[in-house]
Amino acid sequence: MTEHDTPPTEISPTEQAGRFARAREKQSMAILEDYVEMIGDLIAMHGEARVADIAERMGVAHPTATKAVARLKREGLATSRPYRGVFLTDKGEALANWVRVRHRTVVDLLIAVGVPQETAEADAEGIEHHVSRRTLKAFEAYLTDK
Amino acid sequence: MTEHDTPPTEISPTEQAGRFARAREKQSMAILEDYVEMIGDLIAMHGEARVADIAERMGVAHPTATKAVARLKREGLATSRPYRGVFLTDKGEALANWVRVRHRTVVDLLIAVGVPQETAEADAEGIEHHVSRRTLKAFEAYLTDK
DNA sequence: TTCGTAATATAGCCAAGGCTTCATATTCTA
DNA sequence: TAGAATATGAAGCCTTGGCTATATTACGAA
Ligand SMILES: [Mn+2]
Ligand SMILES: [Mn+2]
Ligand SMILES: [Mn+2]
Ligand SMILES: [Mn+2]
Repeated sequence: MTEHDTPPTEISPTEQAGRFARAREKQSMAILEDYVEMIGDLIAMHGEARVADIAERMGVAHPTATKAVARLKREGLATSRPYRGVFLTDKGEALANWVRVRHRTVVDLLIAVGVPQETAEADAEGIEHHVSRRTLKAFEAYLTDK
Repeated sequence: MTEHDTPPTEISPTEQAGRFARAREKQSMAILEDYVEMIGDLIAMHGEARVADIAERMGVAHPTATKAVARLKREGLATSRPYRGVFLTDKGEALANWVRVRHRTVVDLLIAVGVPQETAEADAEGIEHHVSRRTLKAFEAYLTDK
């Protein structure tokens, strides 16, 4: 009776704090991931990734995209020559590929459990960044022998 | 042959921009949702939600929690009397309940497709905020007649 | 009832990620 | 090849969500 109608499963403050901290952590990577994936896509599609196109497709003003690219450079994920477009470093390309695979797997999983395609595509854009390697493995396994 | 190895499905810049915009939108609600859920949980567990406990469980310094509570009040989701703890408005309570249900459904779905429980709990903390009503419905349906 | 401790509040700093506005460079076309 | 249109860059503003450090309030024990 010291037990009220307690919520979910009991969890220690420290553990719960850790979960929130990890979620914040993942979130801080989300923009990097989206930009890197986008840049890779644009290069694959048009042979180059121009800031204006990046901005348009990300739905932001171009100075915002410029800032993001600056951060990518700072983190060693991209390079850019003025008026010459943006390029991915090896590290950036590796990340882009990983992110692209994860994105697709998340969409596929959602569709597999009955989410309408368009909704799956939309929700995946946010969900993907919080899917850990372990969870991704589980998704892949499920899709394989479903 | 105008077709390179194009990424995912072709999508117009405007549509894609819309998806990113919606993801940003959802993200801006995430903190509100987590706090409201947490406050509801604390009240259920201890009869009150003190800023110190909120901060501890969210894994942030207490001024950060205070600021978040201020935003909740601004948005009509919570009230608080100085040195007296935090309370949810009807609107806040409704949101908390909705968020709690969604949280649980997301965890259950992850487990159902084979994600280890602990991983599911951790990833869900970030994923939940990007699960739309449509997707949630699909999750519920899947869990019901799986 | 006082007083030390713990909880809360307040002030002010920082980085990230949006924005607008304006300057400058490049490119394309006439 | 000049000039217009377009793309990029630079400056500076705003909000959010972190933080630390410092004041103030409330409370329980002596
Ligand atoms: Mn994304
Ligand atoms: Mn993506
Ligand atoms: Mn959450
Ligand atoms: Mn939650």
